[in-house]
Amino acid sequence: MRDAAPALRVLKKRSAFLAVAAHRKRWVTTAFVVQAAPQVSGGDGEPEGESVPVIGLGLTTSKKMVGKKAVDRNRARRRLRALAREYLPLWAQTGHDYVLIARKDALTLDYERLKRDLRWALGKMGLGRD
RNA sequence: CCAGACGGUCGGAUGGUCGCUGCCUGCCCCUAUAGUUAGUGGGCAGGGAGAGGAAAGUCCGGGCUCCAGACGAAACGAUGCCGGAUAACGUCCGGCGAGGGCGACCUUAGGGACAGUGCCACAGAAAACAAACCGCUUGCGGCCUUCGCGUCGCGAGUAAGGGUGAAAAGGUGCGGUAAGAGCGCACCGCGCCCUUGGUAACAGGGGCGGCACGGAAAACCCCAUCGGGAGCAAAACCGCGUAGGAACCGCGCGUCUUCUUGCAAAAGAAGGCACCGUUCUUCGUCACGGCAGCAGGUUCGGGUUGGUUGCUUGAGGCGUCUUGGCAACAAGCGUCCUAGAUGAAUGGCCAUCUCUGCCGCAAGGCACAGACAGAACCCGGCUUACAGACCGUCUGGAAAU
RNA sequence: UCGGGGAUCGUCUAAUGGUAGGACAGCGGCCUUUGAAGCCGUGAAUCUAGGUUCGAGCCCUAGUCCCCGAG
Repeated sequence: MRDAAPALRVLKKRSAFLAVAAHRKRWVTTAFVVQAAPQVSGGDGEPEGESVPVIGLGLTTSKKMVGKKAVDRNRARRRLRALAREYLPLWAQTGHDYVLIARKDALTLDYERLKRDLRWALGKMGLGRD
């Protein structure tokens, strides 16, 4: 155990989502889109006294990308949340915010496939941790 | 057994593992306190709970919250056989009328067309105070190698027949007649009156009329009943923060009487009449307020963030329960607590079991919970979507006895 | 959450309750050496399901989809 497990913090404000999107760093897989941006220290971030490194997580499931049924959007969001909670603290660099945008295939693809895609996307963006 | 009608119930289960959101208990920290203790604070551990029959569409009705001074009328909207249930309803129950089905049963916006206005295209002679195109009958006059039951013209009568149309002004039969006609009669229909049953819608019976009354109100409309507006992003509190603005429009300083002060001008008080303002689109009556630099309207500028409450115990669910009622339902008794999120939890992955579907003669194999679908203040309904399973009552048919 | 509007040939757009019309595009022909333009002809539609009516694009009810507005 090199350092303490990073804490997950949920993005709650529209401005935070827009800030991540404006950074224009993203990678697309069949089931989802990953957007990432370094956290702004001074802004609405947590105080610096935080001992544990922080990873920000935001989820987007739109009617346009996933489907018009609320059941499908809920399912896609929950699968992506489970994926992110399990593997982002292991694989992603701390001090960044990540936004996952679900696509239609997030409903049907294997969980193992989602895992590989997430790791691959993080590596391609240069934000992976061995 | 086959076909069908109606009503109801359910709509995966068990386990492992990693997580999420409230609640309860215990411990630790923080804050307050001298302390006991307290907390709307934070963390950890344990326990227990965690989407639906439609959560959906947002089509009705309420509760609740805020806004508005009261009432009435108009306007607008909704409903529309009768009775009942209900907090209320456009819902439900029971009945009536009409229509459909062999039947169980199903469907039904079903008030008013002498209060009024308008419509009924095309076709047809005529489409609503009826009407004479072809016909039918007949009077008068003319015509003739044919004097007829012929033919032509003018007039009168006629709604039986033809033809048009969705609809042609009661239907069928008999009488009647020059031919016909509710012209007369019988039955049916229609209208009015009386009467019996029924709370009523309505149904049965009797009499009279002699056809007068076409359709359509899901055309406008009339009548009756109901409805103030907005919606939990309502609303309240705490904290932070901005501003206590600017421009334009509109309105307004009244008048009379009495009293007091005063020589007077004038000032003050009370009352009346105007005027202005206050509820919802308008109007009216009443009430309240005002006699002043301020209440009103429009536009611009600024701002529109965080937390707590509202927030889940309620017109609540369940019962081979009791009583009343045909029923909807009501009353009583017993019992249970059963989601409260807010960038929004109720999940991810795996295994087993049945159920289902497909392939196969079969053993078996494959897909593997597969339908519709996710709470957002809460209830009662309606409507729409739905794989499959089960239960009950009844109808028609077949077979057996 | 609340409110408003709409759906007609492939596209745009008309139609007092009475034969669904027009333009562009398409297809065929004429003209031309060929094409364009022009001329002639031709196919093609009322969002869905019920109801009222003799008759519905129009009226009523329910549903589907789309657009707009307010907070």
